[in-house]
Amino acid sequence: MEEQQKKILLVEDDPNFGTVLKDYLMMNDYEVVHAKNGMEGFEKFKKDDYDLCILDVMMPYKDGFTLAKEIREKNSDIPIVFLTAKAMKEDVLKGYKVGADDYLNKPFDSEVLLMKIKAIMQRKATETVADSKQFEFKIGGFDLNSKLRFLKYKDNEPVKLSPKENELLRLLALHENDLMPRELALTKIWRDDNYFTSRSMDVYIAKLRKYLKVDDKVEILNIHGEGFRLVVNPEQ
Amino acid sequence: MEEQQKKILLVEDDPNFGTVLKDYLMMNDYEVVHAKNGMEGFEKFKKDDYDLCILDVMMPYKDGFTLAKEIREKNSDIPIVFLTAKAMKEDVLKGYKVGADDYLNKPFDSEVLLMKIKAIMQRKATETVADSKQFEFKIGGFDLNSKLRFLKYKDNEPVKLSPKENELLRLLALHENDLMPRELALTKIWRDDNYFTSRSMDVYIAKLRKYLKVDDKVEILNIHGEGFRLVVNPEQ
DNA sequence: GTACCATTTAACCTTACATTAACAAAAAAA
DNA sequence: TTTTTTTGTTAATGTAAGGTTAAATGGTAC
Repeated sequence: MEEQQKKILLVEDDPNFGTVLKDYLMMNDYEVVHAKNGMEGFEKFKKDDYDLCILDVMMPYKDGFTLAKEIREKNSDIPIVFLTAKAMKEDVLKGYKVGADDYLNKPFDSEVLLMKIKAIMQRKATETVADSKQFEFKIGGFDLNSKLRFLKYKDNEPVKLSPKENELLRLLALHENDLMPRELALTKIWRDDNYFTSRSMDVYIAKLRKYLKVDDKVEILNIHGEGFRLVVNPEQ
Repeated sequence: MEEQQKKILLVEDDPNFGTVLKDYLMMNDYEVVHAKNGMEGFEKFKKDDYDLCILDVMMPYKDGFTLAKEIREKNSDIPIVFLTAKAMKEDVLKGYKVGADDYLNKPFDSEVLLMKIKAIMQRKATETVADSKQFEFKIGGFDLNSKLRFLKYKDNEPVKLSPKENELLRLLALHENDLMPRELALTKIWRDDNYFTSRSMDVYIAKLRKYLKVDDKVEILNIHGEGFRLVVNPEQ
């Protein structure tokens, strides 16, 4: 079977560069919609379904990060690649926190871009099976069923989880033993990152800790200023 | 697709040599902005994003090293190449302190310069978010995980590190057994080099020494007036 | 309406972090 | 040598982030 053409939303204000990039991607069998600025980009995004967004970071009126945030509010799973002239760490981090799948510093090698796109599509393709459709987790002595929203410890009665509790624990479980950045949870679950959503998340962390207390091998650690880490300690 | 043009900031006070070099680079498909002195160089640097800086060391008013330091305070990652009249040892050391990526002795072969630029660009281009981050280090009996910010000695409980402790130890580890100049840490981590940040760094060195005390093969030595050296002694 | 639930906001407290101060010790300079 | 500079170390300070509980909000079902 012929593979379905993947659809890319390209938001790039530089008309020359944008056109060249669009043509190049189309030559490589992608369907490309080119928006000339953030506003137009968001309109086009809402009107159709895409497999990937490529956003220029520096654009007048609405920069790439802001656009990404809006896109994420609509669809928390779509892969986003940022194009940036800056190699600055802050930017890299900021993008990462919005949930960037990759980063390209302009200027970049077109071959590199293609490979990255391919890799992301690949990853998302397998991730769909593995990650976004993964609803059952073993966390130490716990079983989390995030489709039915319950958490069971061994043979105890299952505990019902609220939607937010559930999503947060699931996100932590997906990152088990690794850093789960604050901003990731805030953008993915709360779809907004501000003081109050952040505090709200802390409240939920406290709730989850209470549930997890029955198994002393399982704990949620904080990495100050970064995020949380769900760790499962091996048997003592 | 045609490769995107790379942007170079060239700071060179000699008008003849500067113009010739600029033309030569432009002939080789680089976009070049030529500043005639350090002051102008810094202004131009702030106004735009560059992929590389080429700085003459000897310039009136503001020399290349001072300029490099200012540039580093704004962007700790941008590659810097120094042009020096001769291979003075002090100069090499000085450049090393501000994190020079390369050195060229005037007069130099223009082919060599091109090759070096290409190599640096190449290195930076393949440095994506993922692989540029080297997070795990073995330091004697220690394991440093600078993503999760902890330091573990053998099977002991991991010790949590603060962001500054973490970055400093990471920088020391990157220079293991070699000099890690004070100035480098100050410009890269503190992004400022003055009496107070310097004292602050000393405080952090003391903290790290305390952590590292459990392994007597590992120590942080001071090189008076120069910086620190993380040494790992072989088994006795 | 009110009873119920999830979620947010508030309040208060604790911990974490970076900086600065202070003084001692070591090294270099005079 | 004496003096000055640099470094070692501990403690004090101020601020920000996180932990936790309770109350307020807001939506939904009854």
